[in-house]
Parts: sequence; C-alpha cells; structure tokens
Amino acid sequence: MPELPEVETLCRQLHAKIAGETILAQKAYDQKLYEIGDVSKRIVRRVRRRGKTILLDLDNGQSLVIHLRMSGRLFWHASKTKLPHTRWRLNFTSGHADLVDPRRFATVKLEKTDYENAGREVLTRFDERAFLLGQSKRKICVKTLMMDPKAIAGIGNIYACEILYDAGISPWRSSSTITRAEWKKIFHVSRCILEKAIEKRGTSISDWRDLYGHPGENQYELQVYSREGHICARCGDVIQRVKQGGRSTYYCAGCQK
DNA sequence: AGAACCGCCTGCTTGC
DNA sequence: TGCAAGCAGGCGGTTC
Repeated sequence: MPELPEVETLCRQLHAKIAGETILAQKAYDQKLYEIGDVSKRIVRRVRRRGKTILLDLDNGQSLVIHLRMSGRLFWHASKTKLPHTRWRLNFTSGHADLVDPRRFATVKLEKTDYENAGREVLTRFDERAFLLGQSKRKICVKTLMMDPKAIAGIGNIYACEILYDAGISPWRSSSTITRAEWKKIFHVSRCILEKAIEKRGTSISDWRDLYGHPGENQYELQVYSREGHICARCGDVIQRVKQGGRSTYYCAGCQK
C-alpha cells in the first residue's frame, strides 16, 4: 500500500509530467467518483504531497485532492491503454493519468484548500515541540501513535515497523513511557528511513508501482517488515509477526526493548 | 476526552 | 479441484 515515500515518488513524477499543463477533461468510471466537479481547461500549477495525500493545485485556487488509501495507484499512459479497475481518468494533451484501484477505497475531491498538515510533516517543518506536548503522552502503543495521521502524517504499517526496529524500541511500549531522547531518536530515524525509501522510489512488497509502472527498490532494504521467521541482522533473534490493533506488526523481541 | 472499534471494499490466501 | 471463509489495512466516523 502506498505510504509517504510511494506517494512522494508519484508526486514528483506527476509534477514533472503535468505541471503547467492544461486539463482537457476528467472522467469517472466508478459511481463513487461521479460528483467531483468540473476541472476542464484548468492548468495544473504544481503537484505536492501532504502526508499520504496528493494535491494537484489548479490555477483557480482549487486543488484536486487524491488519496490512494489501500490499493490505489496512479499510472500515466500516452496511448489508449486502460487497465482493469481503472476508476478515474485525467486527460491532458500528452496523455492521461489513471487512478487504478481494485478495492475502491481511494478518494478524489475538488476543494479550495491550503491543506498544510501544520507541523505534522515529519520530513519538513515537523513541530517536535507540539508533538511532545500534545501527543507523546497518549496512552496508546508507540506504533499506533506513529501511524495516527493526527500525530504524524504519512507513516503507515511498513515504515512504522522499520523505524521502531531501527530505533531499537518495542512496538508494545506505551507512548507515555518513551523518553524525550527516544522520541528524538524516532524522529531522526524516521527521516533517514523515509528519505532512503524515497531515493529507492518506494517499497514494492506486493504490487506498488510508480507512475510508469516500474517497481521501487526499497523492499531490499527492509529489516523486519514481511520477514517473519527470518533472523535479525542485529542480534540473531527471530523476527516475529504479531497482531496489534488488528494489524500485523513485525519486530525483533531480542533488540527492541 | 480519549481510546477502541467499525465500515468501507475486493483480490488473494488458506483450509476443508 | 472447488468453494467459502479469512485476511489485508488507512482513516473517518461511531461507540464505549
């Protein structure tokens, strides 16, 4: 599923492709997306990311707000290609961007919004002080907190597991027991891991592909996610998979205390 | 107020 | 082999 690095990859590719271009038309193939509104003749000023949300800022102050949720993908086609599960299409002179989404969770809205995610973007302008004051003492597991978009934007299951492994912190720890120094480490490790994943153009663990259908390469960097039963490279213990709030958590009990 | 749970969906995996 | 149940999970909304 697309998380921050995957969405960032799409945004960069999309920006390079359509910034300054005029939208010819949009078409929905799924009833859930019939009521988006008229964007024809609008120029895309820029494409940017907030958390896992993609924003296409238009020349009239509105933005197309796209969230891929679980199974959404964006593909660029110059020809008439239409993949199965194509739910929505944005047409340009040079081709079209298709939203392909088997499970139909993805959303597209047309809004007038500045959508700044104030202080919750972990890679840019992250407000550590506000986080430590307002979020860090919540009585939920640290992994659950890291995945809460109201606390930190853009971190999903894969990267939450990888970050906590790298930081050597157990996903079962209550947020309220994490020290200030440990939070600092979590923020630092988060930036390192997410930036590397962006460089690798995302994690193609199941079916993630970029705008042009190419897989990323970050799956080769994973230390714990999807590695149940493998040996921990750091301490030799066995990587475990456990259930946490209905989702799979992968971790090493040997070195995540 | 804050934490836990539910519902949206459908393709893939698992078990009988 | 075939079919049904189970599973996956971001996140907004609802319930506890």
